[in-house]
Amino acid sequence: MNRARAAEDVFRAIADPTRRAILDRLRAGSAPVNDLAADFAQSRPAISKHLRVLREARLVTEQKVGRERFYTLEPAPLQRAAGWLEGYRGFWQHNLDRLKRHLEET
Amino acid sequence: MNRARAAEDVFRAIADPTRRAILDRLRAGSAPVNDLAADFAQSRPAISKHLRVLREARLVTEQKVGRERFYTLEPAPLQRAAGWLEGYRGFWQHNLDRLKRHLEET
DNA sequence: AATATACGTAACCAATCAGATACTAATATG
DNA sequence: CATATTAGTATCTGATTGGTTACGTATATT
Repeated sequence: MNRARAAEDVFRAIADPTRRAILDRLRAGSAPVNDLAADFAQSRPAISKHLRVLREARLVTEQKVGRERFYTLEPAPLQRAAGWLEGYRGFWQHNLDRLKRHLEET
Repeated sequence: MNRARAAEDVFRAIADPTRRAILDRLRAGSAPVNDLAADFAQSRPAISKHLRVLREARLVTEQKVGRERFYTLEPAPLQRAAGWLEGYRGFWQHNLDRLKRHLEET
């Protein structure tokens, strides 16, 4: 995977727990960087960097309002990840069924 | 996230495209390491390392048969990731609906 | 105009990652 | 029993990550 592709890879973006927490936070509504940073034990620049990764993966957008920058959740790219996982749904369903049947037989 | 937790983090495991490809490959059925490695441009030890990460995330299991080791897909942990994504489904659905309505109005 | 605030970026650092090659242990085969 | 095959591990390397502090720039406030 080349650098450009890697940067916008949604799987890479959601691999980090802090970034997932930021996305979760944004489900409650858009927020400026300081508000977001306040929710975490990390420095503001650290959050800024996470936001850049999310931005590059197109999972958030930025709106400048005065001197603040509001970040908004843009969950569409998550569909790619969900789509990939979808291919496994039947599989784990099957495994669970198998387990259930096994338990009922004993 | 501490080291132990990180090791078994399914999000981390599926962040790497090679590891996702290995999982995809295993959907066709269990396979010994050499067979898996043959599908990739990387060295066998590299694949071995990926398999270890997948094993630690409990996404695959290993069965020793003679001098081979068969790896089997164990997709249950993917449910954790799917569950997290599920929380966003309504969200992107909503966004798509909004787009559709917008297009129909023009 | 001077100061305070919001936020991105640069520079740096330690830890982790993903790959390679070299080696070892276990098992199968001639 | 000697040799070949399978696969994990050790070690090394360069790149990437996730964090920090210091700084610059744009906007708001006094």
